[in-house]
Amino acid sequence: MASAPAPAPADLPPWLQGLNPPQRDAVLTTEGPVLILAGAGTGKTKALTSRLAHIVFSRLAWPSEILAVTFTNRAAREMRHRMEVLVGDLAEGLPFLGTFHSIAARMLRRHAGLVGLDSNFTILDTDDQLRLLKQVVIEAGLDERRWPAKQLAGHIDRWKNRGEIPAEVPPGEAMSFGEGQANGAKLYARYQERLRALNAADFGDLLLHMLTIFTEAPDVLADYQRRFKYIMVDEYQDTNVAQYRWLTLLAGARHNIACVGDDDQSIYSWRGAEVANILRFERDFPGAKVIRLEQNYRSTSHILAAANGLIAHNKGRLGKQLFTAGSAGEKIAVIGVWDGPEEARLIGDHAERRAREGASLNQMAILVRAQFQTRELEDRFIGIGLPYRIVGGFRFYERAEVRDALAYLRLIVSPNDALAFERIVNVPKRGLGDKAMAALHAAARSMDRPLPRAAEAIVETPALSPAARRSLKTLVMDLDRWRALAETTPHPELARIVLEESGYVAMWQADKSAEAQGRLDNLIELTRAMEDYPSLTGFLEHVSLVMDNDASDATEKLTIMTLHAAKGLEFDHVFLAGWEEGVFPSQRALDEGGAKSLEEERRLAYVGITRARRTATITHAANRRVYGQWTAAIPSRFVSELPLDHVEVTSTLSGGPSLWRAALQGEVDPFAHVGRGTGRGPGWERAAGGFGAARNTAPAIDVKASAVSVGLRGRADVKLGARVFHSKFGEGTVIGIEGNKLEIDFPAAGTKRILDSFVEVRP
DNA sequence: TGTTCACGCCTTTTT
DNA sequence: GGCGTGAACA
Repeated sequence: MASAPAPAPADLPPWLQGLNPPQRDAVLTTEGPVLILAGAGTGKTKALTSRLAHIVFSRLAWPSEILAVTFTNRAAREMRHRMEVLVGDLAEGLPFLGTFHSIAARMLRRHAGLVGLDSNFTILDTDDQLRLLKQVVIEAGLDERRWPAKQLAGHIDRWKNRGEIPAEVPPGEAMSFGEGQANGAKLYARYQERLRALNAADFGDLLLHMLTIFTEAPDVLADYQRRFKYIMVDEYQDTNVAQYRWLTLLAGARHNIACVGDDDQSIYSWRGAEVANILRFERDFPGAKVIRLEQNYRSTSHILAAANGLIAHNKGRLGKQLFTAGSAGEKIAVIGVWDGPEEARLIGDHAERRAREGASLNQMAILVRAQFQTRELEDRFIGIGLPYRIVGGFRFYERAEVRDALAYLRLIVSPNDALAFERIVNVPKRGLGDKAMAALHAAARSMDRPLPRAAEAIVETPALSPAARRSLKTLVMDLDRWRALAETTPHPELARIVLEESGYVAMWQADKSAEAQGRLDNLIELTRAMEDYPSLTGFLEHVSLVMDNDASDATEKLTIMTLHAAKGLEFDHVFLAGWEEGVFPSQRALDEGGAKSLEEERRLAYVGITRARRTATITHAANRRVYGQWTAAIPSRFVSELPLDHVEVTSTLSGGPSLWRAALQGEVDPFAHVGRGTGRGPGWERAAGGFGAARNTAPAIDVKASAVSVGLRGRADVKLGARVFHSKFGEGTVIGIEGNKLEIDFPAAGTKRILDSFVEVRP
């Protein structure tokens, strides 16, 4: 195919127009395994979509015979949209274009019986998962303060990401949570049993169960292998082990798999992603064709060169050298400011200036490392009336009122949904508190019925107080009535009726707090969103898997989002805020992950810079408030790793701390300094809770190794027996150390406490 | 059963 | 600095 003479551009179908030779190669190579190594801004999504269009249009396969997987719903949506533009109705459906999770969920519904679930199983979100795990931890007789459910959730997540069922958990890891027989693996097994009993699956299960099914029911696997003539994967560097196994099993003997990825943009290892998957592609699929896309069409050459120079500090890369034929543009601006509010002010000013010069706010973005950074920006933009949108963060479908409403609806669709029932049984207050719930749980156990079913039965017995019985009976009857109503009423209308009749709306109307009105608005928005779906079941399925609702509106807005959320996007003007040691790279990455996670942070920086088409502005503040404490900061090491030729460094500081300025200019090594904070007089060194960087004093930077985390900036060396001071308990002695936590005896206060902050240590 | 208050935790990143 | 949780109290 590649050897065919290239037709004149006018004869080319739309999906082959405007492609450079490697891109065209990627589109036209339709047989055998293909790995497309594509750098940032090289048009990899374009190449992949064009390939899809080519296959469909050339009738190499029907749309239903193509599996096209993305990580985010946004990417799937985009690809579908582009397909519609390219091949119109031919792209209709593409039933297997979606995220890993959504496709796995659809498959699992079909074969749920093979893993002991009904096809209408509920998909738990993080919140449900956590509540269930908490129950499991408590039932196992563990102290949930010492063994937080959240931590167990983390372990289980990791195991599921690796495709490990409880029996496959490595013994060493099993013991890293819990004690004796109540260890991590045992609790994991118990949790899986509970899920099955509840007819529920969590996110990780969607893939894990499919792996189990593929292994135990080879005919099911063979069926899918026959069906999928082509498999395409976007962002392959982000696949975790479970996803990788799922893909390789499906690719089966055909090996007709095309993966697009960029090892330099691998930023999800914390979610179980293994860059190794992309590195071993050629071994997994012998004869694989590797196509490199290296021409960047997005950014100016200054921006690209700066990004290239930064990422070159990483070792263990597949190595690409991106180039552009574009103009030089402006150098990357690096601006140092005094503190967080000033940073927000500066970015706001710059954005407004660009807007006055004719740039669209829609084409500007502020990219931050962590959500907490958005707050100061928001404060400022509200103040000056600059329209902005925050992507991510508190998600619509995770808001309490939305989840409550959804629980009511779930209960109508699935009368056995115990978790939904528990959530709303006393919301609004119905006088069904702990005592009533304990009785209900006991009844459910003895009757061996799901909680909501037990509730139906218990209202006829004397197990509850008369008041509670009446109240519960009303709820049970209401639910029955709503279920009947669901047969005849359009679902958005049904939702409105349910929220009204249950007293839920009234509850918020009676609430005088500031956010009550917002919550009511959210409920209205929820019922409105339901109109976009054909049925209640369809809507609920959508909600559990598609957690983003990009409310698109017409007004131009500046976007604020995390670097992670920005992957795959591009903007004319990008502001990269908070480039300070401890913020970016994050303290956690520095403390825990060693060189490996520092490299991931650097890739994140690379992703950030390469989002920019025309200008990139990096800012860093000398002082930042963390947990309400002022903390001194030095510029991120990534700043100094940018090649000087492509960077313009300025500082708005005039009388700032001399060490900080010197560090910024590279005259001193800030890490060589051990700081003194605003401790409690002579002899006391501030060891935790931040250094309280008072103006006109040198910032305190203590990077000595060891036990106690000191705010966001460093650590202090604490040993057993160390004398400490606590603002409330007075003087004390360290009698135990575990990780970042100190056990401290405060004789004066007559108490022992486990603390990890707000302690001062005498060196 | 509901309300208040104090403590401690939080700030990575997401399907 | 803000929020959720859990213990103590009404």
